[in-house]
Amino acid sequence: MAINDVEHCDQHCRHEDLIQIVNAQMPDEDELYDLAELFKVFGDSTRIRILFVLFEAEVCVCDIADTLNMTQSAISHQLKILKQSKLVKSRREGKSVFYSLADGHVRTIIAQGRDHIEE
Amino acid sequence: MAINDVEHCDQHCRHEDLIQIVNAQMPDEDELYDLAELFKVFGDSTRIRILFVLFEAEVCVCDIADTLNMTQSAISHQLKILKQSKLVKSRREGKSVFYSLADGHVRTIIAQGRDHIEE
DNA sequence: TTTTCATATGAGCATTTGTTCATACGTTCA
DNA sequence: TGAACGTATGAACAAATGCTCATATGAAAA
Repeated sequence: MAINDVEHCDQHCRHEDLIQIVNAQMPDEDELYDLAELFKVFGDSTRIRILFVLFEAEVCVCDIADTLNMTQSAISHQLKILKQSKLVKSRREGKSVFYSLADGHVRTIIAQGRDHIEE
Repeated sequence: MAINDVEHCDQHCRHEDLIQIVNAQMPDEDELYDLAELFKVFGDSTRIRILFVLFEAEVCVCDIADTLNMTQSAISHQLKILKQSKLVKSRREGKSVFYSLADGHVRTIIAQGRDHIEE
């Protein structure tokens, strides 16, 4: 059987059109993967809490840990993920490392999310 | 030891201020949980692909499955999650069930995500 | 009523994920 | 140099997640 063989939904559907239209608009696999990875980062309440801390100030790791009442290790692991996604950036100052938001998309995305759940 | 005892970061930090400021702005636990749950839904490329299909039209389940070349069961499971998050809505027409986007937040959030990764 | 088609759903399994624990790395100060 | 502090990281384990398979539900046609 060919890949796109259609076995179901004989009546109501417009496969040929739809598949072509969708494929024309669908981002490529890499972008879809990156998109999912990005939202996965927002999909954990510890990381969201970290972002809310960084909404207020540039903060060092142990202060984030103290503020959220979590271990330094747990916070550090999550900061690494946030940094890999370019949602936060860091700056070393002596023994401490200060983290801050990387750009405005973070606030916008969180704000849109809050908008959605307030309904 | 009390919950908020501070053991680290003696020099650079402004715990008292920070903790109070952050707590004033931090959403309550329920909202943080809901926020994370919402973004978790966006954090899977199958569900994102489904949303891109629904960007184009109101579509029945088997058409989504055909378009994305996945099983009806897999799509149905994911549609349930999308519906629970109120990102999509459904309408039965005879034997078929047609799904569509629930509101504009979906497009906005996806658009912001794409903005972010294009850098 | 009995098939047939479209969709929904529970169980099972493999994979992913977040935290903890131990420890390594990097910097400052004595 | 060595000790102390702040941070990073790998391994391990429990919990969550996405797909498959089998089957149930709902609606239309025979």
